Amino acid sequence: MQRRTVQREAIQEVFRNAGRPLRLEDILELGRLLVPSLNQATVYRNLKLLVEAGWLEQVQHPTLGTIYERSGRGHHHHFHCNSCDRIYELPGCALNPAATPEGFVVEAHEIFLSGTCPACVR
Amino acid sequence: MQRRTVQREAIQEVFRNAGRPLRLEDILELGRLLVPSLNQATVYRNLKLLVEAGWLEQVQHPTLGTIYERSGRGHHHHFHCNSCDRIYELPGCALNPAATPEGFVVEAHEIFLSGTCPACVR
DNA sequence: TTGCTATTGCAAACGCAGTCGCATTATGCT
DNA sequence: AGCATAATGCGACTGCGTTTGCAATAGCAA
Repeated sequence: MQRRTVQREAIQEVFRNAGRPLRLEDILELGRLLVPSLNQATVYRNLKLLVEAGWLEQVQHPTLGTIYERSGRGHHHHFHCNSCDRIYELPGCALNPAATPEGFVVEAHEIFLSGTCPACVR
Repeated sequence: MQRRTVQREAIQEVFRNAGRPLRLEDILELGRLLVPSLNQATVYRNLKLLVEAGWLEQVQHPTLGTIYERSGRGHHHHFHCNSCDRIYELPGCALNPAATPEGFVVEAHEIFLSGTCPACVR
């Protein structure tokens, strides 16, 4: 039987508060504000559980590695701010289907943007 | 002084013949058809040289890891065929700038497509 | 409250991409 | 042809993200 633990609750709370995709290090840092003893292995174990439960999704970022985000958020892409290093979820799709190649059957796509976020621009 | 070696020539020939981005394992496999003794460390060393010389460029693919391609090919994106596992270069850009987010300053972008390539569809 | 056991924290171990040390090979200048 | 040394092949090694074994801790049903 699966038990409720303060560690897993803290990890979920971190995602609810952040409202953006997170890397392991982000989760660990923010989670430790809630549960100071929080351990890396525990985070990995719970991320796995939450992904299996469908509560989180894993995304492979080309330069940032594995990132985690809440599932069920609809089609979107990702923006990485080079200044504050945060990852944002950009709702909607910036793919131009007309510019898609002739003869290739596109089954999936990922778009990764980077630059400066509104908070850092201002 | 830098010397010409059959190994480096073979690696360059592999790229000229392939006409598409390659992973380390591809380069090693195709290169060994030309120079059977070709070693992984040698390939890494020469890839580094060729990148520094501006003859090759490194791209980080979210799921395939590091891929190498000839430089100076203009703006383009990448397609990965799930069937034959090859990577293709798609000339042009499929990013819709109109759909780009409000308030974010986009400095760079990468688009990765996957599906079935023309050779595998037919 | 007790007892069972899922979960934790910790450290050791893992797999993998990429690098390095070194003896050997081979390029190219003289 | 001879020589200096750049480059290779090999295996050992690194670094990093992730996983695992295990003793200690803590949920939760009875």
